[in-house]
Amino acid sequence: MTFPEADILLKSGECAGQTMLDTMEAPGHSRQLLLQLNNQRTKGFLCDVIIVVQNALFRAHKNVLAASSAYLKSLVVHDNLLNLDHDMVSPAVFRLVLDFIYTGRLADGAEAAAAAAVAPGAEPSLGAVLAAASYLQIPDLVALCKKRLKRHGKYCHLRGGGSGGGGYAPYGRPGRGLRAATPVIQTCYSSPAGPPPPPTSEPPSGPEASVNTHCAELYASGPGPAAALCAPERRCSPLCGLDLSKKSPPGSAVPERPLSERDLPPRPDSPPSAGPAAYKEPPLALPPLPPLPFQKLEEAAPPPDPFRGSGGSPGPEPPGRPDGPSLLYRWMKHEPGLSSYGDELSRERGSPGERCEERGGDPAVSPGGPPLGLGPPPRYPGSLDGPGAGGDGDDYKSSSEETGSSEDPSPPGGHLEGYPCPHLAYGEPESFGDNLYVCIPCGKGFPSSEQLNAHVEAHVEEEEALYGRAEAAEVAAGPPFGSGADKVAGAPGSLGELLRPYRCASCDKSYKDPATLRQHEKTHWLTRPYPCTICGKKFTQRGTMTRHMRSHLGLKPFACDACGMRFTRQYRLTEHMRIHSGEKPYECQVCGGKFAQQRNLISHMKMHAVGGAAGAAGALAGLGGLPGVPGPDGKGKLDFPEGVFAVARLTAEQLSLKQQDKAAAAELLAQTTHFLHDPKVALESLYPLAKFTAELGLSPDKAAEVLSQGAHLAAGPDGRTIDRFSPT
DNA sequence: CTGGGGATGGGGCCC
DNA sequence: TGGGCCCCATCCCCA
Repeated sequence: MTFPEADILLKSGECAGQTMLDTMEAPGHSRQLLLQLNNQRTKGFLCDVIIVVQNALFRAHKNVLAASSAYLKSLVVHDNLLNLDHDMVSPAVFRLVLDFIYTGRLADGAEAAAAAAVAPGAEPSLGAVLAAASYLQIPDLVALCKKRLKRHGKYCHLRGGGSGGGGYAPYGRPGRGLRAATPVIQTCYSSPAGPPPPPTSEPPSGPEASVNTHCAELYASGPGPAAALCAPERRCSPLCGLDLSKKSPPGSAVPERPLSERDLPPRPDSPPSAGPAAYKEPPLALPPLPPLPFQKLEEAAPPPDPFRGSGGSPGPEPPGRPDGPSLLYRWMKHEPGLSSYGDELSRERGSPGERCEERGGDPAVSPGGPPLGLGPPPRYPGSLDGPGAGGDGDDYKSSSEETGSSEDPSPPGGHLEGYPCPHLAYGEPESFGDNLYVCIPCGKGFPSSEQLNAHVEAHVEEEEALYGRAEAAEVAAGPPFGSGADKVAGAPGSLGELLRPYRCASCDKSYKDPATLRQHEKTHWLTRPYPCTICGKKFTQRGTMTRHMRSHLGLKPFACDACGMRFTRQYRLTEHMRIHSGEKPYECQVCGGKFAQQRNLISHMKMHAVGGAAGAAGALAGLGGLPGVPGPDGKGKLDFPEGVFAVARLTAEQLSLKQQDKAAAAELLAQTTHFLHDPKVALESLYPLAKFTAELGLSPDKAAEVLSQGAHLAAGPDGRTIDRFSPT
């Protein structure tokens, strides 16, 4: 063996038992093979597994990992996406580990730090590497680390290993090392202009705290502004070729083979300190989440979160407001009958201390601010949670919903592991400062219940203006009979109630089963329990979050057989296939235009709606009072819901039927409005619908209102209900 | 340049 | 937990 590296390789790999090379074996074969594998890794070629370590992504080959680490071997068998416990191995440390796996070398600290694009002094300690190697069950790396530590007199017999290597001094001796080859979607400091975070003495959390992810840098694979945010010396590496950009060209960001659905949502059900033995599935949503300053935030930084600095103490128990409107503070209650937030978080994310620890990453967001666990409670100058931070507008229910992380405020002095999270059970509207009384519909906070009540009154007035005083008063009175189609279910003893007995106390929607109700109730929470570990975006449903993660990872499991285009969702593929089949099942009842996608028909219908009432009148002239027939020119314009309204008026005028059973009519209306999602069906349903409303004895205007609201109900979330328009 | 259609991505929400 | 569907936004192409 002429290559010292090869010697290490042979000692470190599973080929250690093959050191006796016979004359028939090429002496450099092992080394060349490993070099090729490493080269492929740097290019992302044939990489079939993604390893997520906190907020860094690594690509690698399953075979190589399995051949190097018993622990990784156990993981790659089942998953294409591994999520390593960030408490056990930080991104910087894993970079070194991965480099070792692929090269047999352990880079020296300083160079490794540079390679890892972390600040000098923040490089992972050899102890941390040792701990990670123990955790990952890489005996050769463990031995190598111990050897080096002994050489430097710093090895003191790690007992119970895997403690994060806190007992070791940082190993920062400069020297010959390896070129950083680890392909990783490199994380960098959040502040492009600010200095890197100060070095920390808390391995392995130090490197983690220092690699505060910048969402833009996650996409730093090109010369765009996002990449520009990465200072060159940071070496935000696009090496892996993983294009996480929003729009990845077909194939560019797709793994070599499609990843199955199950690859994405590992259950965060294992404690962070669990070693490999206890390790089940890596938590996807567990790592500390530094509030990630999106690029958009830097373009227009939102005002600081006024609530973050409110001390973060558990504070007084939030007012329960039992006398207030039911929609208020539901998110703060610890209702035994429901899945409390704290309980849910405990189930889904681990212990309360873990939750606090998760938020412990928050301070790092402050540019140049103190590292994890140091300094005052963080404010969020550039928090993605800040008002207006959501670049997509509807990404967040409201500013308060995102800023007011009722269950995840910062404990005073930062978040230390084990610090009790006092807000898990009750939450705290931290983003509202002293305005603890929050109106859920609009997200505004008020300092007193009186002011909140006054504000709610304003909502009532709005309701009155929209729907009439009686209805508004009914709405203001709250349950049991609220709004929407679900109100049908609210009628005591009605069919709807039997079908959908589980009612939301906040909005009166009702559901068939309690699980769906709980799921729905999350939409009323001011915070979202499922954050994306890559960008920090939060979601109300885990499935939405995992689906979102797919976009980050470029996972598109659904491929079109015709053109090879891939999609993240089955539904998209189904939609797409109509392009090839030429099927256009969606037809405009106004102009006869056909569309392959329903959404494009809806968009098209909006174009018709531009004509407004005049268009509706024209359409009605052509319709002759019957739905589904285009105007004389075939291009008549009919808008929704104005057109529905007008049609209903005509039909109601033409009908003079006696009143029918209220419940039966309500059921019919509910069924009909249920199908109004499709404008075509809506139109076809109008005639019988109006007929029956007239049978109820409604005035033409009232019948028209019913139908209009019915159509509106089907199209939007704020529809009224049948009972409200029932004969009085 | 503008408007409309085709097509896609992403999030919300219910089943 | 994932599927399905809805909505919105966006990009691209073309007349």
